[in-house]
Amino acid sequence: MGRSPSSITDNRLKKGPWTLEEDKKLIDYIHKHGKGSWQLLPKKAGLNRCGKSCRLRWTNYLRPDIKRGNFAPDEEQTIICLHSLLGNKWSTIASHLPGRTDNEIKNFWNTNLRKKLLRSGIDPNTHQPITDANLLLNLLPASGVTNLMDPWKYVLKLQEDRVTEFAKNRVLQNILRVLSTSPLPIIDTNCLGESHNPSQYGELINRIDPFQLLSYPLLPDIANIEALPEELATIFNSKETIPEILDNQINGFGISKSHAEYSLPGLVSANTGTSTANLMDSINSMHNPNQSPTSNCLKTWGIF
DNA sequence: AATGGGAGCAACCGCAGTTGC
DNA sequence: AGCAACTGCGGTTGCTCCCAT
Repeated sequence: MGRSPSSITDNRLKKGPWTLEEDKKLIDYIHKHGKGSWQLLPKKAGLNRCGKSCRLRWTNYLRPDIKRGNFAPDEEQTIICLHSLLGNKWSTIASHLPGRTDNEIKNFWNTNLRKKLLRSGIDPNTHQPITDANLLLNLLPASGVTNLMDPWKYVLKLQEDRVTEFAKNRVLQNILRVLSTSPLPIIDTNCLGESHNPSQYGELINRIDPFQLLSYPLLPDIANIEALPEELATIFNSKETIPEILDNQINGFGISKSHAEYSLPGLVSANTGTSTANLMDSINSMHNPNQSPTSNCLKTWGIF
């Protein structure tokens, strides 16, 4: 085990970017003789490279079955799903994406998908909502929010790609989650300033910390909630705690369960052992407006 | 036009696992 | 069983290009 003496770097061997001539030598050799031993290949092919460098160049770039170009939306979705299940197992993830290499997927994740998830308030490592308030504040500029006086712009910000569409649903569902399970969190006015602009929801906006909303998991099985804004105003003007209110009024929302009965799954649980197919089905259903209980509500509210 | 910073990506490094003697 | 050789993988680096100032 461990590194072999022969793999210790030889300074006489070339490093760095490959030239066209080197590529041609490697391709020609493999076409004629197959891959065989990577250790012996460079010498036989007339390349002043180590075997490892040749293998990497072939598998990541020169292989004829490599798919080039941008990742398709369904490929993005597959990567996110598989990453939530497998973590940084890039080679395993790559095995589910024909023509894509582990290196390419890893780069795409680090430069693109990871940032998308962060902008959406989702921790790319755990695939759960970010709960660290400092981290969320740091993400504001990346989310296009320049006015810290109105943090709702961050939470409710629209972005058109699938990842953020996913997060938007979460935000509204989390509002309902807050209503159903906990006393209202209060905005820290020292952090956010005193003059943030109340929206059409008046006191409601002033009394919920939108960052905290992101920390709750999804609330499933909500139906017929179009009338919720008015109901919310009533609730927030009352002196009852939210659990008490819900015990008394939740049927008025058309929600059939008591708040105590909600057992909420995470957005995408990391490393749960769930099959990829099930996970994909689950996420697809969330992307489908016909199956999303929040879609009509979002429009009715005029938020999204 | 110059330049500084960030994004994207190819390639390298080093560790761990596997194979074969 | 033990060791060296070989392979695979994930993290990291550094180069190039592009864009904003």
